[in-house]
Amino acid sequence: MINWDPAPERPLWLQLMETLRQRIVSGTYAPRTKIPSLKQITQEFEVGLNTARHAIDDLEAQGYVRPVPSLGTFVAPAEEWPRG
Amino acid sequence: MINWDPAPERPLWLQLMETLRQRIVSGTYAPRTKIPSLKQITQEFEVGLNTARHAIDDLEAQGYVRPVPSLGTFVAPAEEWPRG
DNA sequence: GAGAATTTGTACGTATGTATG
DNA sequence: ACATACATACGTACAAATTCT
Repeated sequence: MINWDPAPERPLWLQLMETLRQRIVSGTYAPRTKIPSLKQITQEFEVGLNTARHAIDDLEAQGYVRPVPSLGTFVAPAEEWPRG
Repeated sequence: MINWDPAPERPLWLQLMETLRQRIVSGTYAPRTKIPSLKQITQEFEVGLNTARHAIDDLEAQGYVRPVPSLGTFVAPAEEWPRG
């Protein structure tokens, strides 16, 4: 059955991932620096913890960030980013 | 789920992922067939839904399975598996 | 050294949406 | 009409390691 619905909204976690990724590639979050904590992300973007975590997990899988337990999540060197 | 590991308790989701992966590579779950649903997995292994999902997400990232909404999760063709 | 706060990781709970059979 | 099944989304709690007071 064809889905006749108009374009559904992209998932929250995907929108959040793209926003954070944009801040990385634009330099707002510089390589080797710490990005906001999961808690801060939930507060700034008003999303749940799992949603924020989903976005970060995806960014990690893409090679943009590297979470370090107890310390924070850091922007990976640009050499580790995709197609770079 | 029973923790089969001694001292350095590995995460439940990781143990579950390895168990399911073993069933795939051993042929218990054959390529292009459907593996048990998330709900069935939670019941057989006595884990939470998120834990089962984490294991499946990892298997998907590795290329062993492909979840299809509304239908189920299917074993990928062996050609798509790692190092093969 | 003790204790509190922070931060990621793990784990479970619950509800809703959407598509399929 | 109903059950199944994956996806999304919020909530809660505890563990381990680090940092700060």
